[in-house]
Amino acid sequence: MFNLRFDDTNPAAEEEEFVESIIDDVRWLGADWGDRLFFASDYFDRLWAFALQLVETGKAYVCDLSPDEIRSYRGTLTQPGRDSPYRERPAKDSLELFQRMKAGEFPEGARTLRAKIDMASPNLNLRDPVLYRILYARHHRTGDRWCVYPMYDYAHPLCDALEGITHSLCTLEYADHRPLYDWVLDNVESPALSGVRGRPRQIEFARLRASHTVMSKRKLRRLVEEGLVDGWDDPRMPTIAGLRRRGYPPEAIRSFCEQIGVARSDSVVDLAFLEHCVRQDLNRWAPRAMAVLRPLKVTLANYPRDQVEWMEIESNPEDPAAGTRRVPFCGELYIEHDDFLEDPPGKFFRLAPGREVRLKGAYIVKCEGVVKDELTGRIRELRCTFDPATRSEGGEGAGSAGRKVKATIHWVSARHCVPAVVRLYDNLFLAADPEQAAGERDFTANVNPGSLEVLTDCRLEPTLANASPGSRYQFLRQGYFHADPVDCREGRLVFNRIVSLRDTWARVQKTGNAIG
RNA sequence: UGGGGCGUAGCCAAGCGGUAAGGCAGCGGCCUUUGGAGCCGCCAUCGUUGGUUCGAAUCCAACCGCCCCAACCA
Repeated sequence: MFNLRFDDTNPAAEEEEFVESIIDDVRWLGADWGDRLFFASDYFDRLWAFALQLVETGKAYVCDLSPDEIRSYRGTLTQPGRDSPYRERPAKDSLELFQRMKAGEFPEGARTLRAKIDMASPNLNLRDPVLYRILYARHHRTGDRWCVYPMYDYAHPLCDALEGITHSLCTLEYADHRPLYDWVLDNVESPALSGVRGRPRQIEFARLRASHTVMSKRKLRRLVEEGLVDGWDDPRMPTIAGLRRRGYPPEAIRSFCEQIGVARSDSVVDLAFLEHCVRQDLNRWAPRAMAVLRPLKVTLANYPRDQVEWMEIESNPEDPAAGTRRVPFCGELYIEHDDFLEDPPGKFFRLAPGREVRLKGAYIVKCEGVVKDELTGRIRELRCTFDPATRSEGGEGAGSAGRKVKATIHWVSARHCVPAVVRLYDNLFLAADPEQAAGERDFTANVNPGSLEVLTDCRLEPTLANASPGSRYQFLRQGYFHADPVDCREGRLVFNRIVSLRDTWARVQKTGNAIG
């Protein structure tokens, strides 16, 4: 059980624009915080009262040093800091000044409330950290009610305690702040803070990082602002909104998180593992369909001119309960352009002049001729024949006519297919570590120029004609695809490739084993 | 040069004194009407060095490497 809380202690920060989408995304991921949605700003009154108490007990003081002065008084990593000249200000004076800070009597930055801890501490966070600062900014929840705002380090432990939090989990960079977290709890006295579950404890873990992408808000913002992506929910973005738009199922993301574990060592998870989790999930339930992304026309010379057969094909071989669908077949088809090679290398099993392949769920066909564009020499069409004795009759071994073909390829009926736009996504960055490989230039130089390829002439089997936005399919032999929730609608189908299928042929080609 | 953290295979990660789980990636094979899925097999002496112990990835010491900290950010 957990609470969802926004630590909106800084009104200047633009958090506001993110609150709604964070709530939406976290809920989509499957998190359930019941009705326990909180904001640090919910506690501003109580935090103020606790601060008053710290001043009264001499544990905090109002300091008149400017930001620059505070910095120079703080010392360095190796040298201790010096006490502020206002450190020994009488509690009574601090109290009055603190009230006047709240009343808006001083300009922004003129004074702060500081904890009186130890200016010589080797932990810089303990060198009299600022607890409150003056900020004349409108807060998205409290409006203009306040002009003094608590710092995160002060507010966080108190909010945790007030909520009865037992484990306050955060990332490693806060480990140095833990002594301050504990100091605040140790020095504020209140019945409201003595929860039955005991006091909260901060526990740090490494943050999640993945290869071939960037995770920091600062860097993601640059991608958005420099137009390198189309927004925070661009399907290439590692944001929840991006993964969601791309089509990653929340279950797959959760499975990924469970499997990589949580530890304290800095780590970078290979993006391939996330993809594995996505495939693993989708393979189980995503309905199969045939989609030709780069069409190559095929005519079957011996197929009755006006005949149409409706082939019954399983919706998901992984799940017989998913049933079957009926797909129209006729003498004019489209197949994938990549599934034909005029001069195939040794390990190419697909169609080639004089060769046979099986059309998934239909017949074995043989390539008898190639029609080329007279001017460009480009292949325009394939002339094939089909063998009527090889019709797939719902099942393995059926219609084989005693033959074995090396490949089965997907197809669509040219007379029945529906057009679609398909967006092929690839890693946003070419390098596993975008930052490091950038060399002289910054990480943006590593953006993969091929991270998005839009195919506008795709043909889908007609069962996909009314695919609803947000639905996911496996396009046979190609990958998993998501009907884009924003751009896809009836009459204008748009699919995002979530992840490709494992492609051993592509791997063979890459390693050069294909020749010979 | 101060403080905090971390170092187990290319990448994650178990292990907590009794002789290195699991996953991803990779490689080899089987199977297959998705070159998908599935199945089988291969793939580490635990940063280094020394010590304690019958026995150490696990305990101790020193060293090496990497990450974080000097916002009135979170």
